[in-house]
Amino acid sequence: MIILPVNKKRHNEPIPEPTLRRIPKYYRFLLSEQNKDTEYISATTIAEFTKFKPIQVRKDLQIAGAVGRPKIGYEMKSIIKTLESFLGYDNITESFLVGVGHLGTALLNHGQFDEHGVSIVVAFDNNPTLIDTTINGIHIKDVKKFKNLAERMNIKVGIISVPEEQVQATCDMMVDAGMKAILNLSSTPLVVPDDVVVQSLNIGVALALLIKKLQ
Amino acid sequence: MIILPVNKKRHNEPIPEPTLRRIPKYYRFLLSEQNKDTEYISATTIAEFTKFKPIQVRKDLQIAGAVGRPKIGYEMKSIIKTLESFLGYDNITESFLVGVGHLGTALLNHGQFDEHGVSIVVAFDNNPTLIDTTINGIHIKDVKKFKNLAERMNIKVGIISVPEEQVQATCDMMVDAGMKAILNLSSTPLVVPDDVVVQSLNIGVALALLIKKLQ
DNA sequence: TAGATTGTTAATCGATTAACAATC
DNA sequence: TAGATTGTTAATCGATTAACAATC
Repeated sequence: MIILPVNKKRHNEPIPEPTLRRIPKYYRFLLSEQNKDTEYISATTIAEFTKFKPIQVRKDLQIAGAVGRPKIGYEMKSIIKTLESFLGYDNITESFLVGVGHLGTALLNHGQFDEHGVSIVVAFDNNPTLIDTTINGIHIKDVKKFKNLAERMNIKVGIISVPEEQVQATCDMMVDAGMKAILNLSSTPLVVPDDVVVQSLNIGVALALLIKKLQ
Repeated sequence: MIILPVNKKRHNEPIPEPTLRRIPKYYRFLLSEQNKDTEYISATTIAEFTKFKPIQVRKDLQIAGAVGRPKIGYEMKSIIKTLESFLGYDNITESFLVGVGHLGTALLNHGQFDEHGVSIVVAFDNNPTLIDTTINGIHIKDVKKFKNLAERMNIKVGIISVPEEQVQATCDMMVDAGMKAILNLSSTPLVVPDDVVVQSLNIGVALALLIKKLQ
């Protein structure tokens, strides 16, 4: 019988959504502490700065597979590595972006998604002025070439930053080209087959939530 | 003794976060159905398209204060109005934006936040080329004038779309100018006093979550 | 050793789901 | 009337929190 190492949980049980949303916050905080050469950090400290409760931080860290030492805390370097690998930041997935307007351009210039385990390898647009130019080292190609390239490069992740009225059509095109995960930056709700995962990021909705919290 | 109308819940009990995140999705779907002149819609139908369960939709709608009719469903017009007012989309809050780069420009051009109850009334930057120009009818002013204007116009909501390294400084400036709600579009975690609400919208994190879901 | 912190088990809390009565 | 759907009450499930033992 094979004895599994360290954290079995991670491989079997589903990870609670709330945990999944909190862990990137711990991670960000740890990165910002990293240079202050504190060798160990306690759940209490993490909790204080991220405004969660110590016990919750401990639970979450456990789910992520982090191991600490009583009285000492968690080793800085090791906990960062653990969270990185838990979040998949150490394993880069390639993606395609469609729509090089202001938002698309902002994303291409940002170029720090590598930190989050994703890289935009090619961008697409239908504007002839943009086609065959480059932003931040990323080539912009005719959207007509999307499917062909996606299949050749075996890309499964698409980012949509086109105007609202083209969003669903772009999505359909992506699905047809074999995308299995789509990031939707518009406020149009996407209709996709069941085997395609969608993540929507809607600034308007975020603003509305912010204001609701304010009241 | 005064008898309260319709939905007491809404005024007393806190609204579950998950509910708050689902309701905008129902709302979007309803808008898209609106023109198909269906006069009534059932929770089952909403559930089908938004991929939630009928019972959950009913519960959420109840929390939002919607009232339906057995066998018939919810009246289209009235349910849209109810959700609109629940989400605060019918009551516009004014906000200031700082940072007119590609992302900021995208936000100013988007200009559909009104739908979500927020309007950007003035934008700020420190780039002399941009100052005193206009995007989509919104004036861009010197960021030095932020505090003064914020106080005069009694603005409490700020949107940060500056480069990562200026994010915390911008945030501090906003807090000093009296902002009580801040939308952070960077991946830098903000440090704010307890009475300031922050909503972070991080595209990198969203991408990472998407990919985690994919696996 | 005493104090602090992790890790674990149990208790609590809240959200989701199920069951069913009320109603059109 | 029969069937469908809401609204409500109860049961279940899962996440958060508390308590405490283990450990450095």
